[in-house]
Amino acid sequence: VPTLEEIAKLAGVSRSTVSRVVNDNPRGKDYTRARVLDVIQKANFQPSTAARRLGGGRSGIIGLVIPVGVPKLFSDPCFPVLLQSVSSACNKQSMTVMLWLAEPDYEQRIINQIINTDILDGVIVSSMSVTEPIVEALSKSNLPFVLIGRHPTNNNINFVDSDNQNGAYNIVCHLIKSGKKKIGTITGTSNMIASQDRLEGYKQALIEHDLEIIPDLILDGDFSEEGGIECTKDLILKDVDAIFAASDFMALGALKALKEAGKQVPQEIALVGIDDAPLASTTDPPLTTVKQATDLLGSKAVELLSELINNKSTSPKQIIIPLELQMRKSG
Amino acid sequence: VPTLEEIAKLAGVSRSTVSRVVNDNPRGKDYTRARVLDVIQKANFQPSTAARRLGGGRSGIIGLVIPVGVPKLFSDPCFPVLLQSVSSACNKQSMTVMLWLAEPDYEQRIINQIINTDILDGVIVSSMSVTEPIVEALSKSNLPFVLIGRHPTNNNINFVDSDNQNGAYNIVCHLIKSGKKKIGTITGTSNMIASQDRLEGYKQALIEHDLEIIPDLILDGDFSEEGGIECTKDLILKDVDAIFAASDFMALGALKALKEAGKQVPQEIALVGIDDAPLASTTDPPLTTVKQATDLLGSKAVELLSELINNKSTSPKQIIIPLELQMRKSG
DNA sequence: CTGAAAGCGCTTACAG
DNA sequence: CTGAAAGCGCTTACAG
Repeated sequence: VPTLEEIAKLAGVSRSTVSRVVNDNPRGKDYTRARVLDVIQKANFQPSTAARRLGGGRSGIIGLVIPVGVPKLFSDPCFPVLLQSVSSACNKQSMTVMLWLAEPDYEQRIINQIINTDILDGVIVSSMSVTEPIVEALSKSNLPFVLIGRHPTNNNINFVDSDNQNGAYNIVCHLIKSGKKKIGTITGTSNMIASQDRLEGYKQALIEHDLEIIPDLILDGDFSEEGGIECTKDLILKDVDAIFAASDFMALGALKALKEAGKQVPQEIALVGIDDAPLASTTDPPLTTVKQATDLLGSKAVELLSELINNKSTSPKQIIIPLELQMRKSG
Repeated sequence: VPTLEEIAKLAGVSRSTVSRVVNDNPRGKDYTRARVLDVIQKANFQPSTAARRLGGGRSGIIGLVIPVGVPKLFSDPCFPVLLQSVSSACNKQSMTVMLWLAEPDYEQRIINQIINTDILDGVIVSSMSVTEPIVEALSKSNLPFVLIGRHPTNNNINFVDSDNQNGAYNIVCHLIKSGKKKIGTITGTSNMIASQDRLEGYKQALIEHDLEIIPDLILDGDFSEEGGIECTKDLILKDVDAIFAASDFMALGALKALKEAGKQVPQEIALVGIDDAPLASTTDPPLTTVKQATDLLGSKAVELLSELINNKSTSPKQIIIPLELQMRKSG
């Protein structure tokens, strides 16, 4: 592997000049530049990222941290979309993504490594629960980072998030407008902010339409299909006429339970979800839901992080992406 | 973020001493060591990985490269198990895994980055197709690496692999012993070595039992469920009495097609798979298959890589993990 | 426009 | 057992 110094010798210029060429620094005669580029190509020179970072430059690598175990990573349908969009967006800017796998037990060590590795230009953290140690650590460091999912308390943090509350609000309003009066909800994992926001939207819709909020109709489904099934069994007993599941995955479970109980959807009990996961269009009946633009979440996060890295942005930026109603047959 | 130099000053020793303490170098008085450790802890010192690597030391980070698009990564049931086992094995040795996401278009740039980043102690590459550019690049570098999945031509490469050929051979023998005479096979993606090995095992079993190899009964299912369905429809028309699907996922498709055609499994047409994926035990009838120890594949790979990094191993090591027959009801 | 030089934060022989 | 010093491969002011 040739070094920059060797390239300099081969091209008959100084290291500084080679460095400038490599980094597209505008200073430099075109003639010299062309010659150096030629040598670089012939020698198949690749600058050492480690040395580059130590010297004060960019690595072109950003870290993606999804503080969630492997099983969950693979079972949640959002992550593939997110990974793909982050990855594509990075590639367009000639940046590379590294995904950090974190087992809960070792989290602190991994956090230290992410921050101190000194190799990352920036970090994107996804899948926030309310208290996420890595966020605190990142805040104290001076590594640029953006969150996917808003932070509940710290307003100085850059993030992109879906407008979960408004999405939930809109779809519950839709249920109310179609004549439903006793609407239950199956909530997501309770320590996740998205869950809390979606529940908030549900409550807001009820309140604005003078419907009572009945705690017994608010059940925790933990974002799992099984949770959807169990909560729905319970809600059927409580005689609801509609169910808002805080994810399509839970709605899928709900649908199974409704079918097993012989309930007509949406006539007897309407069912709506949130996310617009691929499965939503293939259920029977197809699921009315609210579309979350997960791909936008990823690409916006990269865009924002890139601005931070290049110092284009100073004051914290917070990007909220609206959700869109997807009318189908289930509610 | 304090540097090693600052720690040295605080502890009243030289940088060398701090470095030795940090790296568990046995040289050093216990008293001095304890004092330095104390300072390190109080200052929350974390050595810079980039500097560490540049200086000639270890980063404690290994790269995991799965040269496959995100959609496939998430659809193939093997990968979660693999990721989990690699991740756990690394954590046990205080190493961290970085997963490199590679979109096909940008592969060369990413390959360069993996190798030249100079931050990785070693690399594990999984999911090999016959020609994998990263393997060639890695061979030319002096970065330690191990393959998960054997390499078809280069014998100087360290790898761990399942004994795919033997596994396929055994399960096809089982089919033959139970009286089946016209056995079709649905093969995996043709440019993958595992596919080729499994096909080879199928052929070997037929040959050794004086059964004819009929090219018409060898169909490419591309490791997809859909492929399993289509190939099975075809094989039914060709009147086979047994099917060996080269993955459980394809076997699942095959089972669907068999059911739709009203075939009794295994009486009319027996069906066997390979992998022993979770789904294998829940189909109706449960799938007879051959168990692939994916978790072992991951942990052995880490173990081997760790040896390479620590120079314990010189001559190339190739670890073959046997597959075990899982008798169930489908064949 | 280009080069000499200092510096990034470590590790590791080499002396003592 | 410990320290002074060189070196890893870059970047970036600073001169010219």
